[in-house]
Amino acid sequence: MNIGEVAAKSGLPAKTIRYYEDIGLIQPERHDNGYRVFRQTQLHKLMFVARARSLGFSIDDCRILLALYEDDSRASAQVKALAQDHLTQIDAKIAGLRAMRDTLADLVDACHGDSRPDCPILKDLAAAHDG
Amino acid sequence: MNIGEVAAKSGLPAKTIRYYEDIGLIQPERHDNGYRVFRQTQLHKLMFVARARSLGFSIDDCRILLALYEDDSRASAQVKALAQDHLTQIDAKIAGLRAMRDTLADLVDACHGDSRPDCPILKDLAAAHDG
DNA sequence: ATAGGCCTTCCAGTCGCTGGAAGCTCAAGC
DNA sequence: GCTTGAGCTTCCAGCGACTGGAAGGCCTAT
Repeated sequence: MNIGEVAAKSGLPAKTIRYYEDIGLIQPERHDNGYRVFRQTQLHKLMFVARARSLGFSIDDCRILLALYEDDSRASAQVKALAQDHLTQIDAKIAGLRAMRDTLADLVDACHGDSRPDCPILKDLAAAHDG
Repeated sequence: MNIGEVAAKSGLPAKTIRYYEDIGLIQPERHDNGYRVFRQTQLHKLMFVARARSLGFSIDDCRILLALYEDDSRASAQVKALAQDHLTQIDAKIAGLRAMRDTLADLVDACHGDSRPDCPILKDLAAAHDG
């Protein structure tokens, strides 16, 4: 398979696949003409990474997950610990965003949104905030 | 005020304040010795930006918000529209993260996390996923 | 022979900082 | 007056994960 076909099958842009090769996530072979050759296992890896990325895992996490996936003697506890850690980080991010969201929603609600300059949103931004 | 004092008062790292000058967010004057001089208005601007950033507004949004803040003839509708737009984006981000979180939580729950290699998390990553 | 679509590499840019190096200035202590 | 150390300056590089674009080679069909 050439990169275009793998891109179509994995849903990843060709650019991203080349980038993944650059950083050593995958190692496709080469045709005599310089074109990358992808075998089924490479495509499989790419799809694995694509899925992991869609769950928010970092590239470095993906590296580890791939290694664990290919290690028959892994302990599922290793995988779970990584995933649990990631889950905790996502939860923290959600909590942060929710706090933002709530404050912002209050401000938006309080703002008349008319032609007058008076605006609670700007007032909040201009007021001193501790922490 | 020198940059250190302003950093302490605004809670922003000195590096960040210099960066904000670089990109034209603020324009402090200079002492004869080259040191930046910050007046009260500059500090006020920095605190405004810090607050806006803490609510997730981009630097470009901050630029617009600052301009609106300084424009006595603004319409609050302009501010509200910007904030509403931002709020929508935050909501989208939260929704995305929640979807991730839920999938991930299910997988973590399903994984025994023991010394055996069998792992539903890796199984999910390795399976074909549409969309 | 030519057109176009695919592939290649390389460089630069995104966003919002952050770290570090090299060097100047200033205030305090001896 | 000299030293020390903190604080200031500039500039360059790097983070993460791509993404865009230019310049050029290759392949297939007409």
